Amino acid sequence: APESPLSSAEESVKSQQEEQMCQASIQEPSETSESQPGTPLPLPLPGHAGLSIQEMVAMSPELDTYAITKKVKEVLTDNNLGQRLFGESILGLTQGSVSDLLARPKPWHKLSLKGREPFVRMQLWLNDPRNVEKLMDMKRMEKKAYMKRRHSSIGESHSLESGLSGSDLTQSASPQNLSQQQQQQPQQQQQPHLKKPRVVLAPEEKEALKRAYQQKPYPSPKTIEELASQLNLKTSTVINWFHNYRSRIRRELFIEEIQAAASEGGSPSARPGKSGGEGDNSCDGTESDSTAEGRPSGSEERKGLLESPNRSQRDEEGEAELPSASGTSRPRGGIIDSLFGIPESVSTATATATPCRNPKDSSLRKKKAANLNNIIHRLEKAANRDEPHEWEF
DNA sequence: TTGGAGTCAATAGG
DNA sequence: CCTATTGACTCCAA
Repeated sequence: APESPLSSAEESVKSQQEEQMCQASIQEPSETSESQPGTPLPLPLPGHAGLSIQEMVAMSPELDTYAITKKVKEVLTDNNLGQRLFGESILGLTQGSVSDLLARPKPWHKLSLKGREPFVRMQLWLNDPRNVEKLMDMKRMEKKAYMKRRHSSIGESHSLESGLSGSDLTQSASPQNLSQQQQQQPQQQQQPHLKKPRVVLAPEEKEALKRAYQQKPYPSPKTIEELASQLNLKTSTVINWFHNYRSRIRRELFIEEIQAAASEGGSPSARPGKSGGEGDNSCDGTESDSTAEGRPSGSEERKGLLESPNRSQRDEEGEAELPSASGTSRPRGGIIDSLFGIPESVSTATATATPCRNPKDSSLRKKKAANLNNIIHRLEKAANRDEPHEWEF
Protein backbone atom coordinates (compact mmCIF):
# COMPACT_ATOMS: atom_id res chain seq x y z
CA ALA A 1 0.00 0.00 0.00
CA PRO A 2 2.08 2.63 -1.28
CA GLU A 3 1.28 6.01 -0.23
CA SER A 4 -0.06 8.38 -2.57
CA PRO A 5 2.64 10.06 -4.38
CA LEU A 6 1.27 13.01 -2.91
CA SER A 7 3.43 15.82 -3.34
CA SER A 8 0.83 18.27 -3.98
CA ALA A 9 3.34 20.87 -3.95
CA GLU A 10 2.21 22.95 -1.25
CA GLU A 11 2.56 26.43 -1.88
CA SER A 12 3.61 28.53 0.79
CA VAL A 13 2.10 31.58 -0.17
CA LYS A 14 2.01 34.24 2.20
CA SER A 15 -0.89 32.61 3.68
CA GLN A 16 -2.40 34.68 6.21
CA GLN A 17 -1.69 33.57 9.60
CA GLU A 18 -4.78 34.32 11.25
CA GLU A 19 -4.30 33.55 14.76
CA GLN A 20 -6.53 36.06 15.99
CA MET A 21 -9.14 33.97 17.49
CA CYS A 22 -11.75 36.03 18.79
CA GLN A 23 -13.00 34.38 21.71
CA ALA A 24 -15.90 32.51 20.63
CA SER A 25 -18.63 34.54 21.77
CA ILE A 26 -20.51 34.73 18.69
CA GLN A 27 -23.74 33.22 18.67
CA GLU A 28 -23.60 29.96 20.29
CA PRO A 29 -26.99 28.82 20.91
CA SER A 30 -26.67 28.73 24.54
CA GLU A 31 -29.24 26.14 24.63
CA THR A 32 -30.37 25.09 27.90
CA SER A 33 -30.32 21.53 27.63
CA GLU A 34 -27.16 20.29 26.41
CA SER A 35 -25.76 17.39 25.97
CA GLN A 36 -26.55 14.09 25.49
CA PRO A 37 -24.01 12.10 24.10
CA GLY A 38 -24.48 12.05 20.64
CA THR A 39 -27.57 13.60 19.95
CA PRO A 40 -28.97 16.29 18.56
CA LEU A 41 -27.50 19.40 19.26
CA PRO A 42 -27.68 21.57 16.45
CA LEU A 43 -24.29 21.44 15.30
CA PRO A 44 -22.98 18.39 16.74
CA LEU A 45 -19.44 17.91 16.42
CA PRO A 46 -17.84 15.02 17.93
CA GLY A 47 -15.88 15.65 20.93
CA HIS A 48 -12.70 16.79 19.50
CA ALA A 49 -10.99 17.97 22.46
CA GLY A 50 -13.55 20.51 23.01
CA LEU A 51 -12.45 22.74 20.31
CA SER A 52 -15.02 24.92 18.78
CA ILE A 53 -15.33 24.72 15.14
CA GLN A 54 -14.08 28.11 14.65
CA GLU A 55 -10.93 27.11 16.34
CA MET A 56 -10.70 24.12 14.15
CA VAL A 57 -11.26 26.19 11.10
CA ALA A 58 -8.52 28.52 12.13
CA MET A 59 -6.11 25.68 12.58
CA SER A 60 -7.19 23.63 9.68
CA PRO A 61 -4.67 22.80 7.06
CA GLU A 62 -5.56 23.58 3.54
CA LEU A 63 -8.42 21.42 2.40
CA ASP A 64 -9.32 20.42 -1.09
CA THR A 65 -12.82 21.75 -1.27
CA TYR A 66 -13.48 20.22 -4.61
CA ALA A 67 -12.52 16.76 -3.47
CA ILE A 68 -14.53 17.14 -0.32
CA THR A 69 -17.69 18.14 -2.05
CA LYS A 70 -17.25 15.45 -4.58
CA LYS A 71 -17.00 12.84 -1.90
CA VAL A 72 -19.87 14.24 0.07
CA LYS A 73 -22.12 14.22 -2.95
CA GLU A 74 -21.14 10.67 -3.61
CA VAL A 75 -21.85 9.51 -0.11
CA LEU A 76 -25.15 11.30 0.06
CA THR A 77 -26.44 9.97 -3.19
CA ASP A 78 -25.19 6.50 -2.58
CA ASN A 79 -27.14 6.42 0.60
CA ASN A 80 -30.14 8.35 -0.44
CA LEU A 81 -29.56 11.11 1.96
CA GLY A 82 -30.81 14.50 1.02
CA GLN A 83 -29.14 17.83 1.11
CA ARG A 84 -31.71 19.24 3.43
CA LEU A 85 -31.07 16.67 6.10
CA PHE A 86 -27.36 16.87 5.66
CA GLY A 87 -27.36 20.62 5.62
CA GLU A 88 -29.53 21.14 8.60
CA SER A 89 -28.00 18.54 10.80
CA ILE A 90 -24.38 18.57 9.81
CA LEU A 91 -23.65 21.95 8.40
CA GLY A 92 -26.29 24.12 9.91
CA LEU A 93 -27.26 25.41 6.50
CA THR A 94 -30.39 25.25 4.43
CA GLN A 95 -30.85 23.01 1.44
CA GLY A 96 -30.32 25.69 -1.13
CA SER A 97 -27.06 26.70 0.41
CA VAL A 98 -25.88 23.13 0.51
CA SER A 99 -26.75 22.62 -3.10
CA ASP A 100 -24.79 25.65 -4.05
CA LEU A 101 -21.83 24.72 -1.95
CA LEU A 102 -21.67 21.21 -3.28
CA ALA A 103 -22.06 22.27 -6.85
CA ARG A 104 -19.70 25.20 -6.83
CA PRO A 105 -17.18 25.02 -4.05
CA LYS A 106 -14.75 27.86 -3.98
CA PRO A 107 -11.11 27.06 -3.65
CA TRP A 108 -9.89 27.00 -0.10
CA HIS A 109 -7.61 29.94 -0.45
CA LYS A 110 -10.39 32.14 -1.64
CA LEU A 111 -12.63 31.41 1.27
CA SER A 112 -12.99 33.54 4.32
CA LEU A 113 -12.81 31.99 7.73
CA LYS A 114 -16.52 31.79 7.79
CA GLY A 115 -16.72 30.29 4.37
CA ARG A 116 -14.33 27.55 5.34
CA GLU A 117 -16.48 26.40 8.16
CA PRO A 118 -18.83 24.26 6.12
CA PHE A 119 -15.93 22.54 4.47
CA VAL A 120 -14.30 21.77 7.76
CA ARG A 121 -17.57 20.33 8.96
CA MET A 122 -17.85 18.25 5.84
CA GLN A 123 -14.34 16.93 6.26
CA LEU A 124 -15.02 16.10 9.84
CA TRP A 125 -18.16 14.36 8.83
CA LEU A 126 -16.36 12.35 6.19
CA ASN A 127 -13.86 11.29 8.77
CA ASP A 128 -16.54 9.96 11.01
CA PRO A 129 -16.94 6.27 10.36
CA ARG A 130 -20.49 6.33 11.47
CA ASN A 131 -21.53 9.39 9.58
CA VAL A 132 -23.95 7.69 7.26
CA GLU A 133 -25.41 5.62 9.96
CA LYS A 134 -26.06 8.62 12.11
CA LEU A 135 -27.69 10.55 9.35
CA MET A 136 -29.90 7.68 8.49
CA ASP A 137 -31.02 7.51 12.04
CA MET A 138 -31.98 11.08 11.94
CA LYS A 139 -33.85 10.53 8.78
CA ARG A 140 -35.81 7.79 10.39
CA MET A 141 -36.57 9.90 13.38
CA GLU A 142 -37.79 12.65 11.20
CA LYS A 143 -40.03 10.43 9.30
CA LYS A 144 -41.46 9.03 12.44
CA ALA A 145 -42.17 12.45 13.79
CA TYR A 146 -43.74 13.41 10.56
CA MET A 147 -46.01 10.44 10.52
CA LYS A 148 -47.05 11.03 14.00
CA ARG A 149 -47.83 14.57 13.25
CA ARG A 150 -50.01 14.02 10.35
CA HIS A 151 -51.77 11.17 11.92
CA SER A 152 -52.68 12.75 15.16
CA SER A 153 -53.02 16.32 14.34
CA ILE A 154 -55.19 16.51 11.44
CA GLY A 155 -57.59 18.90 12.81
CA GLU A 156 -55.17 20.79 14.77
CA SER A 157 -53.29 23.58 13.48
CA HIS A 158 -50.49 25.17 15.00
CA SER A 159 -49.30 26.51 12.00
CA LEU A 160 -48.91 29.86 11.14
CA GLU A 161 -46.44 29.50 8.68
CA SER A 162 -43.32 27.85 8.67
CA GLY A 163 -44.58 24.71 7.91
CA LEU A 164 -42.71 21.65 8.30
CA SER A 165 -39.51 21.27 9.68
CA GLY A 166 -41.04 20.22 12.65
CA SER A 167 -38.75 17.53 12.94
CA ASP A 168 -36.65 17.31 15.76
CA LEU A 169 -33.73 18.91 14.38
CA THR A 170 -34.93 21.87 15.84
CA GLN A 171 -32.65 24.39 15.29
CA SER A 172 -32.42 25.54 12.13
CA ALA A 173 -31.12 28.74 12.60
CA SER A 174 -28.22 27.82 14.39
CA PRO A 175 -25.71 30.05 13.10
CA GLN A 176 -26.18 33.50 13.37
CA ASN A 177 -29.22 34.48 12.18
CA LEU A 178 -31.68 35.22 14.53
CA SER A 179 -33.11 38.48 14.44
CA GLN A 180 -34.40 39.77 11.41
CA GLN A 181 -37.53 37.92 10.88
CA GLN A 182 -39.68 39.69 8.59
CA GLN A 183 -39.27 43.25 8.55
CA GLN A 184 -41.85 44.66 6.43
CA GLN A 185 -41.48 48.06 5.31
CA PRO A 186 -43.18 50.31 7.65
CA GLN A 187 -45.66 50.96 5.10
CA GLN A 188 -49.03 49.71 5.45
CA GLN A 189 -48.65 46.28 6.65
CA GLN A 190 -51.75 45.16 8.09
CA GLN A 191 -51.62 41.57 8.32
CA PRO A 192 -48.62 39.78 9.24
CA HIS A 193 -48.94 37.83 6.26
CA LEU A 194 -47.83 39.82 3.48
CA LYS A 195 -45.42 37.61 1.85
CA LYS A 196 -43.08 39.38 -0.24
CA PRO A 197 -43.79 38.77 -3.78
CA ARG A 198 -40.38 37.49 -4.65
CA VAL A 199 -39.36 39.27 -7.73
CA VAL A 200 -38.75 37.12 -10.70
CA LEU A 201 -36.97 38.80 -13.51
CA ALA A 202 -38.11 38.02 -16.97
CA PRO A 203 -35.57 36.62 -19.37
CA GLU A 204 -35.46 39.81 -21.32
CA GLU A 205 -34.81 41.75 -18.20
CA LYS A 206 -31.95 39.50 -17.35
CA GLU A 207 -30.58 39.86 -20.79
CA ALA A 208 -30.73 43.57 -20.55
CA LEU A 209 -29.00 43.53 -17.22
CA LYS A 210 -26.30 41.23 -18.50
CA ARG A 211 -25.75 43.50 -21.38
CA ALA A 212 -25.47 46.41 -19.05
CA TYR A 213 -23.06 44.41 -16.95
CA GLN A 214 -20.77 43.79 -19.85
CA GLN A 215 -20.73 47.39 -20.49
CA LYS A 216 -20.16 48.35 -16.93
CA PRO A 217 -19.84 45.83 -14.21
CA TYR A 218 -19.99 48.55 -11.65
CA PRO A 219 -22.63 50.98 -12.76
CA SER A 220 -22.88 54.31 -11.10
CA PRO A 221 -25.94 55.12 -9.11
CA LYS A 222 -27.09 57.15 -11.97
CA THR A 223 -26.80 54.30 -14.38
CA ILE A 224 -28.58 52.07 -11.97
CA GLU A 225 -31.42 54.46 -11.76
CA GLU A 226 -31.65 54.57 -15.47
CA LEU A 227 -31.67 50.87 -15.78
CA ALA A 228 -34.27 50.54 -13.13
CA SER A 229 -36.62 52.92 -14.78
CA GLN A 230 -36.04 51.54 -18.19
CA LEU A 231 -36.76 48.07 -17.05
CA ASN A 232 -39.36 49.09 -14.67
CA LEU A 233 -37.69 47.53 -11.72
CA LYS A 234 -37.00 48.78 -8.29
CA THR A 235 -33.64 50.37 -7.87
CA SER A 236 -32.80 47.99 -5.12
CA THR A 237 -33.55 45.10 -7.40
CA VAL A 238 -31.08 46.33 -9.92
CA ILE A 239 -28.49 46.89 -7.25
CA ASN A 240 -29.02 43.45 -5.85
CA TRP A 241 -28.84 41.98 -9.27
CA PHE A 242 -25.44 43.49 -9.87
CA HIS A 243 -24.15 42.37 -6.52
CA ASN A 244 -25.34 38.88 -7.10
CA TYR A 245 -24.22 38.67 -10.67
CA ARG A 246 -20.74 39.89 -9.95
CA SER A 247 -20.42 37.54 -7.12
CA ARG A 248 -21.63 34.58 -9.11
CA ILE A 249 -19.49 35.35 -12.09
CA ARG A 250 -16.53 35.55 -9.83
CA ARG A 251 -17.30 32.19 -8.43
CA GLU A 252 -17.49 30.60 -11.81
CA LEU A 253 -14.12 31.94 -12.58
CA PHE A 254 -12.75 30.23 -9.53
CA ILE A 255 -14.22 27.01 -10.62
CA GLU A 256 -12.78 27.19 -14.03
CA GLU A 257 -9.53 27.98 -12.44
CA ILE A 258 -9.70 24.80 -10.49
CA GLN A 259 -10.64 22.69 -13.38
CA ALA A 260 -7.96 24.13 -15.49
CA ALA A 261 -5.43 23.44 -12.83
CA ALA A 262 -6.68 19.97 -12.36
CA SER A 263 -6.36 19.12 -15.94
CA GLU A 264 -3.15 20.76 -16.56
CA GLY A 265 -0.42 18.80 -17.86
CA GLY A 266 -1.24 15.62 -19.27
CA SER A 267 -4.78 15.45 -19.75
CA PRO A 268 -6.01 15.15 -23.13
CA SER A 269 -6.58 18.68 -22.87
CA ALA A 270 -9.67 20.45 -23.15
CA ARG A 271 -11.67 20.07 -26.10
CA PRO A 272 -11.47 23.05 -28.19
CA GLY A 273 -14.64 22.25 -29.79
CA LYS A 274 -16.85 24.82 -28.62
CA SER A 275 -19.98 23.30 -29.59
CA GLY A 276 -23.04 24.63 -28.32
CA GLY A 277 -22.93 27.99 -27.31
CA GLU A 278 -25.90 28.11 -25.34
CA GLY A 279 -27.82 31.03 -25.72
CA ASP A 280 -25.78 33.59 -24.30
CA ASN A 281 -26.16 36.54 -26.19
CA SER A 282 -23.01 36.92 -27.76
CA CYS A 283 -23.06 40.38 -28.13
CA ASP A 284 -20.54 42.13 -26.32
CA GLY A 285 -20.04 45.54 -26.35
CA THR A 286 -17.13 45.89 -24.47
CA GLU A 287 -14.31 44.99 -26.21
CA SER A 288 -11.24 45.36 -25.03
CA ASP A 289 -8.53 45.13 -27.12
CA SER A 290 -6.15 43.82 -24.92
CA THR A 291 -6.92 40.63 -23.62
CA ALA A 292 -3.55 40.22 -22.72
CA GLU A 293 -3.47 37.73 -20.16
CA GLY A 294 -1.07 37.51 -17.54
CA ARG A 295 -1.93 37.85 -14.03
CA PRO A 296 -2.59 41.35 -13.26
CA SER A 297 -1.06 41.50 -10.05
CA GLY A 298 0.72 38.96 -8.29
CA SER A 299 -2.03 38.29 -6.08
CA GLU A 300 -2.61 34.79 -6.84
CA GLU A 301 -0.36 32.01 -7.12
CA ARG A 302 -0.35 28.99 -9.08
CA LYS A 303 -1.55 26.43 -6.87
CA GLY A 304 -0.17 23.11 -7.02
CA LEU A 305 -3.20 21.19 -7.43
CA LEU A 306 -1.78 18.77 -9.66
CA GLU A 307 -2.59 15.32 -9.01
CA SER A 308 -1.44 12.24 -10.42
CA PRO A 309 -3.77 10.11 -12.24
CA ASN A 310 -4.69 7.45 -9.93
CA ARG A 311 -5.31 4.22 -11.35
CA SER A 312 -8.04 2.72 -9.50
CA GLN A 313 -10.00 4.11 -6.89
CA ARG A 314 -11.72 1.81 -4.69
CA ASP A 315 -13.84 3.16 -2.17
CA GLU A 316 -14.46 1.59 0.96
CA GLU A 317 -15.84 3.21 3.84
CA GLY A 318 -14.69 2.38 7.13
CA GLU A 319 -11.17 2.68 7.98
CA ALA A 320 -9.82 5.94 7.66
CA GLU A 321 -6.54 5.86 9.07
CA LEU A 322 -3.72 7.54 7.64
CA PRO A 323 -0.31 6.76 8.73
CA SER A 324 1.13 10.02 9.05
CA ALA A 325 -0.14 13.20 8.21
CA SER A 326 1.63 14.81 5.58
CA GLY A 327 3.02 17.79 7.03
CA THR A 328 1.00 20.24 5.43
CA SER A 329 1.90 23.63 6.19
CA ARG A 330 0.44 24.21 9.52
CA PRO A 331 2.95 23.39 12.08
CA ARG A 332 0.92 22.97 15.08
CA GLY A 333 -2.07 21.06 15.70
CA GLY A 334 -1.49 17.56 16.75
CA ILE A 335 -5.04 16.77 17.28
CA ILE A 336 -6.10 18.65 14.36
CA ASP A 337 -3.75 16.87 12.22
CA SER A 338 -5.30 13.63 13.02
CA LEU A 339 -8.70 15.01 12.66
CA PHE A 340 -8.01 16.12 9.25
CA GLY A 341 -5.92 13.22 8.37
CA ILE A 342 -7.42 12.73 5.12
CA PRO A 343 -8.91 9.38 4.87
CA GLU A 344 -7.61 8.59 1.63
CA SER A 345 -10.92 8.44 0.10
CA VAL A 346 -11.00 12.06 -0.17
CA SER A 347 -7.57 12.70 -1.27
CA THR A 348 -7.90 10.12 -3.84
CA ALA A 349 -11.01 11.49 -5.18
CA THR A 350 -9.32 14.49 -6.34
CA ALA A 351 -7.35 12.81 -8.85
CA THR A 352 -10.08 11.00 -10.37
CA ALA A 353 -11.15 12.31 -13.45
CA THR A 354 -12.33 15.63 -13.38
CA PRO A 355 -15.03 15.69 -15.72
CA CYS A 356 -13.23 17.98 -17.83
CA ARG A 357 -16.24 19.28 -19.30
CA ASN A 358 -15.98 22.51 -20.87
CA PRO A 359 -19.50 23.22 -21.35
CA LYS A 360 -19.29 26.72 -22.02
CA ASP A 361 -16.23 28.07 -23.18
CA SER A 362 -17.14 31.14 -24.93
CA SER A 363 -18.38 32.57 -21.78
CA LEU A 364 -15.08 32.08 -20.20
CA ARG A 365 -13.56 34.88 -22.12
CA LYS A 366 -16.33 37.11 -21.21
CA LYS A 367 -15.94 36.33 -17.63
CA LYS A 368 -12.31 36.99 -17.72
CA ALA A 369 -12.95 40.25 -19.36
CA ALA A 370 -15.37 41.05 -16.65
CA ASN A 371 -12.80 40.16 -14.13
CA LEU A 372 -10.42 42.52 -15.72
CA ASN A 373 -12.99 45.19 -15.64
CA ASN A 374 -13.35 44.49 -12.05
CA ILE A 375 -9.71 45.08 -11.49
CA ILE A 376 -9.76 48.17 -13.54
CA HIS A 377 -12.61 49.44 -11.55
CA ARG A 378 -10.68 49.03 -8.41
CA LEU A 379 -7.63 50.68 -9.75
CA GLU A 380 -9.60 53.61 -10.88
CA LYS A 381 -11.19 53.90 -7.61
CA ALA A 382 -7.92 53.74 -5.89
CA ALA A 383 -6.64 56.38 -8.15
CA ASN A 384 -9.54 58.36 -7.11
CA ARG A 385 -10.97 58.69 -10.47
CA ASP A 386 -14.33 57.73 -11.50
CA GLU A 387 -15.97 57.71 -14.64
CA PRO A 388 -14.38 60.21 -16.82
CA HIS A 389 -17.52 61.74 -17.72
CA GLU A 390 -19.55 62.52 -14.79
CA TRP A 391 -17.62 65.16 -13.45
CA GLU A 392 -20.54 67.17 -13.37
CA PHE A 393 -20.08 68.50 -10.09
C1' DT B 1 -21.35 54.16 1.48
C1' DT B 2 -19.95 50.56 -1.47
C1' DG B 3 -18.73 46.00 -2.51
C1' DG B 4 -17.85 41.24 -1.24
C1' DA B 5 -18.93 36.94 1.14
C1' DG B 6 -22.33 33.96 2.97
C1' DT B 7 -26.82 32.62 3.41
C1' DC B 8 -31.73 32.31 3.41
C1' DA B 9 -35.83 31.02 1.50
C1' DA B 10 -39.17 31.08 -2.30
C1' DT B 11 -39.82 28.67 -6.26
C1' DA B 12 -39.13 26.15 -10.58
C1' DG B 13 -38.28 21.45 -12.29
C1' DG B 14 -37.84 16.45 -11.59
C1' DC C 1 -40.13 14.25 -1.61
C1' DC C 2 -35.46 16.27 -3.78
C1' DT C 3 -32.25 19.52 -6.02
C1' DA C 4 -30.95 23.95 -8.55
C1' DT C 5 -31.53 28.74 -9.09
C1' DT C 6 -31.64 33.30 -7.55
C1' DG C 7 -33.47 37.92 -5.47
C1' DA C 8 -32.80 39.75 -1.03
C1' DC C 9 -30.66 40.35 3.40
C1' DT C 10 -26.91 40.46 7.10
C1' DC C 11 -22.29 41.26 8.34
C1' DC C 12 -18.01 43.18 7.66
C1' DA C 13 -14.16 45.69 5.95
C1' DA C 14 -12.27 49.53 3.36
